[in-house]
Amino acid sequence: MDQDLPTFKEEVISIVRTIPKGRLMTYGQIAALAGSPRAARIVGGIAHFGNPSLPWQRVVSKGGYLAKGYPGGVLGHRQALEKDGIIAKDYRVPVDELLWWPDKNE
DNA sequence: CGTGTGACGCGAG
DNA sequence: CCTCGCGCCACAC
Repeated sequence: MDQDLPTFKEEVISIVRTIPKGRLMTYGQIAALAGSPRAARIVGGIAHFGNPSLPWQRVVSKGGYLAKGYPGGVLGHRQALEKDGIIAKDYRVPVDELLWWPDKNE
């Protein structure tokens, strides 16, 4: 095989797909799991042009703040989260309670 | 090989 | 609480 080395982008997509419903992950968190804890911005770039079938709505900024580039803005993001059962307080979500990590228990 | 770029992160005032 | 600004790094051209 030419390369079994998945690109950072591929890793991110794979991770986002692993986020269960009702849980949240931050960009920096995903970036770290993908191999670069400082490439949080890269994760955002992928989100905008990544596979729209992925639950990007479960991906939020550090602290649980909604994504500003989401279709419809943070308002659209907030409604998308409610569809997953996540209630966004103002423009923020209880990330302290819904923050999820792979490998760890759900 | 060089440059630009952004759905971010965080320190400082 | 808020605003401002720089760093940061994978990826496209």
